[in-house]
Amino acid sequence: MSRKNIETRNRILESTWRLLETDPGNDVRMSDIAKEAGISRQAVYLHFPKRADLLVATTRYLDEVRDIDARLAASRAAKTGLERLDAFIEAWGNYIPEIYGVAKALLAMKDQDEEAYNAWEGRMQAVREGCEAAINALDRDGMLTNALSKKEATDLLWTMLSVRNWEQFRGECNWTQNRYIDVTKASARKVLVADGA
Amino acid sequence: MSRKNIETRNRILESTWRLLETDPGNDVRMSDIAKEAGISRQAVYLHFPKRADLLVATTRYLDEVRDIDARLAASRAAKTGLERLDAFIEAWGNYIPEIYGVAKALLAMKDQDEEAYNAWEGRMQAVREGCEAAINALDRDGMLTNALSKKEATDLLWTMLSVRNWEQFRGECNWTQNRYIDVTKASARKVLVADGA
DNA sequence: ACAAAACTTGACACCGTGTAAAGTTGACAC
DNA sequence: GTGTCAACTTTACACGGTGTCAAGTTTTGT
Repeated sequence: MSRKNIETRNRILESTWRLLETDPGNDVRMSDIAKEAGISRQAVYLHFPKRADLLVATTRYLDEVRDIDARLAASRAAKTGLERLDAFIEAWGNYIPEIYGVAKALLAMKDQDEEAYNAWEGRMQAVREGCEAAINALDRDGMLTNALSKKEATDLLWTMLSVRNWEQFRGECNWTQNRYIDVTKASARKVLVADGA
Repeated sequence: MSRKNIETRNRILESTWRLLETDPGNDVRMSDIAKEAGISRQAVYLHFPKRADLLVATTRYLDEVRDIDARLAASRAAKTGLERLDAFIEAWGNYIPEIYGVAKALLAMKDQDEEAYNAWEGRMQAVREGCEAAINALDRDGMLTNALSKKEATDLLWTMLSVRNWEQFRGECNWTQNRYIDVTKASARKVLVADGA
């Protein structure tokens, strides 16, 4: 029966997720997770040698369950560059709240742990590629502003769509999720699309 | 003399600053700071009971030395709303790199320490007020877009000018400081200023 | 020369991560 | 039913960093 009982492993991942969702941040200890999963702290270490491993695995687990790949890929189906830009912002922007708890924990670790750093960087790189694709589509339509290089435009969109910005709008500024999406879409257009288009 | 020798206190603050500047982040320990200042670790605790206190004090010290108040105030002298927007972005945007090391350390603590949280929040509130003033100036000139409420416009500018965004542009994206300022100015105008203006 | 303030020294409690080792439990093998 | 193997438990401990404590030493003001 597949070593290291996969059921237990999943229970750990689910527990981690649940705890991080209700208390995003860094206050979730290994022992809390063990308790939540109904096993001993050491059993957690049996499956995930380091805290960073667990966070990384939880992220991947979440991505799988929520099928982020499919959702981002869907945005590529849009015909025009503008549609594609909107679709991408909507897909990613609506995904952020679903992963925020885990993302925040990973984000907090990335300065201390090499593996966490790489995992986060990898995720962000994937988002960047989505941004790049949207920018390319805009450019193909002749809609990209000439005030920015394609790389700069990608960087800009990528930064606009950062988890931190979402956090600030939703948290500090008390925006609704819908407003966040709408304003981000509008801002992206204003910043990235050529004037006379 | 003045209790708790002010010279020592300043040496601690300077050392903290120096260390955080060369190694922004959370890897600067109380013992490192003591060593850098040439005193015992306990002497540091004599002046600053908690690590958070020290970081907060360092921030204030830096603000004082660099005279951020004067620099932000200067941006209020601008006549038109547009000039004011530019001046504010320039003042704050060029201040960020000077405080980045300390800011990052404070930012990392704010989720764990109440005092650090308040200190950071206070600073950010000051920046927000600057944003608000710029938005008000724009509005007075009839230049503010009608797609956003004044609060939303303030939130948006505030978020654009976040330390995290600066970090991303300068760090991950390898933009120059000048490019960061220029693009931010241009983006702010596109997003905040009414179309036909 | 005395006293108080500033600083040093060394020890220790606390917390969370991670490691180590011996013991328990249950499934399956034959 | 006995043996075995993997998963899990229990207990204990090392480590690193923060923060505390108390006793001792140096510096400074008067």
